[in-house]
Amino acid sequence: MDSRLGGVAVTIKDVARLAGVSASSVCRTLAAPDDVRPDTRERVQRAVAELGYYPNRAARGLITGRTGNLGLIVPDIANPFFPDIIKAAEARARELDYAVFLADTDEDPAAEMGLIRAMSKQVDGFLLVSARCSDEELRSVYDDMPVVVVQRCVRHVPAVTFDDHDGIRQAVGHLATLGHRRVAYVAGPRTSWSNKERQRILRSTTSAAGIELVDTGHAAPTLDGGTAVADLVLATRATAVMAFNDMMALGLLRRFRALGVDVPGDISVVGFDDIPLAELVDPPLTTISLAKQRVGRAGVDMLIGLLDGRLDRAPRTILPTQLTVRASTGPARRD
Amino acid sequence: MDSRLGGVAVTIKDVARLAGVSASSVCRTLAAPDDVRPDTRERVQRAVAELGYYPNRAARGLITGRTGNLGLIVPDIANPFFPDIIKAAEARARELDYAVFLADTDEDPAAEMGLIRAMSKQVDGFLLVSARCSDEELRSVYDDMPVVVVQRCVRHVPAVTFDDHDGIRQAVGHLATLGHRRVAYVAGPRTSWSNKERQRILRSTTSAAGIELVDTGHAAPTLDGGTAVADLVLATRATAVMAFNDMMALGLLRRFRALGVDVPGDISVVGFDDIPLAELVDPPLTTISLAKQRVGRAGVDMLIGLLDGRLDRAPRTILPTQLTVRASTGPARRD
DNA sequence: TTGAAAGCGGTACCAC
DNA sequence: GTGGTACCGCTTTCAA
Repeated sequence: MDSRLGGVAVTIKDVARLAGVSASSVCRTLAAPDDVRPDTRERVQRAVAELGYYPNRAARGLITGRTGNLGLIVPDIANPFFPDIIKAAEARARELDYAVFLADTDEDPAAEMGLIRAMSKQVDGFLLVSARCSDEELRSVYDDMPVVVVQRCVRHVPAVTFDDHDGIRQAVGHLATLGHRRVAYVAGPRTSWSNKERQRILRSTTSAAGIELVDTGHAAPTLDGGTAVADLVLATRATAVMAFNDMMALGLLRRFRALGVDVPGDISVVGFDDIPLAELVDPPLTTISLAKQRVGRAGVDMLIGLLDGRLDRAPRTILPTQLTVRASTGPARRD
Repeated sequence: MDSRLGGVAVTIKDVARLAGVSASSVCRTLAAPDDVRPDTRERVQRAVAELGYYPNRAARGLITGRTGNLGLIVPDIANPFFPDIIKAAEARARELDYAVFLADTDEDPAAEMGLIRAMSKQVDGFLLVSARCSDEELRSVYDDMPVVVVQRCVRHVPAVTFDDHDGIRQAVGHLATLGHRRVAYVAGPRTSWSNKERQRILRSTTSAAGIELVDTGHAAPTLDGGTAVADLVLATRATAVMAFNDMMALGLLRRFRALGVDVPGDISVVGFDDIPLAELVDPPLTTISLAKQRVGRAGVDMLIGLLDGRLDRAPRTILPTQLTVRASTGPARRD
């Protein structure tokens, strides 16, 4: 009763030999237990248990074209926004008996394509979260294998996105009510679809609310990125600032604190994502919450639906967003 | 000049056909370009480029026994301690032309073994960070394939660990200097080797410093875990508390704030890991910093050394730790 | 220097 | 119901 992973490497032949049957029967017992005679099944199952046999997925994939693996690619695991999505995706995949291969691109579009290429034959499909590569590239990947993009829209490519419009509308309304008339937007990566989207929505929403939107240019969507543009934000004399994501917003808070700038007294700060830290910092961050628990699950379900041929065309799922008001926003300061 | 991933699936045969050579020659051109005649090489390389051929690593692994993939398993990617390690490991692996397959076990020892099993034939070795499984299980995995454990010691298994003793000594000295005589320890998972280790070291170090160590029992190594034991900590009437890791320490801070308990006025808090958030919260957290940038790199180097047969026996690397004093620790309150 | 053939671990198909 | 055989994509002898 050796339950180790396989003493060196147990193959289907070892099982067949021990059970006194052919490899075909072992295979069949595993795939369709009802198609073999009970006593055969039992002998095989005993042998499998005894040897600790576990089929080689890579070899199986070679012939079936299915590996039982999903590729999950994110720009930056250090951004606490992604772990929630990742964990939900992994959990859902596990339920459906898929393994998840995860990779981090470090926000680098080139690394992204490299990883996709390296993984491509070892997974059945990809879940690309906030992919930074071009539409062209994305579509070319989709030509070859099932892909679901998260937080991005590309024609003909299945996608799970957030209804950014709703959250932004709430946030802008909130700021307008507090008397803000000049709001800065700290943009994220130029290559980020959601950054463009948020910027676009923000422009129309603020102008509708009679708010002037000031642009402070792009920065890395990280703590340091936020910290780096903080001075620029102050220079705009905006009374409130919205950041592309919470990490940037936290970076702003850090720098503001260092400068003795009071939040929200001197300036209000709004983030995006509602990462777990948002409520821990001082002051707790007002931010736009996304249904991130659901996105991982929805993405995996869509991907596997695609694999199973249950879905055709390019399905779309849109998940809700909502403003969560905390202490980092307050009445506009009077100049 | 189709640079897509492979129009459906480019195999070595397609390349061979287009180049007018045999599959063997294609293979040889890729593996040892000098072993083929220049004109053959050129024809093959042109065909490879034209078709966007990329060898199927899984198929290759089947015969060579090497997949070019490394498995990286961590208990919880949502704990900001791990992303730094992961990113360093990925970067180093990429340099050495390996891909990393990452998985999160959700702190579940059973999931850990399941993942290892699912991945085992698809990777050349494992980097197991803070593995929660038993020594037995770990050794049985190591029987089958190269493994490097991080933040854990198991006889005969290669390991990269932190010199916890040094950091703890500094922390205890720091607290002693501040007049603390009664310190609580909030333990992490029962299955965590480093928790046991830290607890052990803490016991001897505090007793040597004339400090009474109070145990508050185990909790999940997360924000919520820390929050959950905060009341218990206060009940011990300790003037300082050390947590198994920063996430737990942040959980304590959160609850203390909710209760109106002043840190460090009423109680000092010390964490472990020095995650990026530690300095962002209020008050910034005093914590024991680990050389985490180095650990991912060292782990990968050791693992690949093992794979290449450059290392034998069970190598050990021990990385430094150091107390980082911030505002969450102060003089002991007088009772 | 090159190509044919065998085989890695599995699965699918087809006789029996 | 079962076993033989071919083959997935690739590498590695081994002869030519």
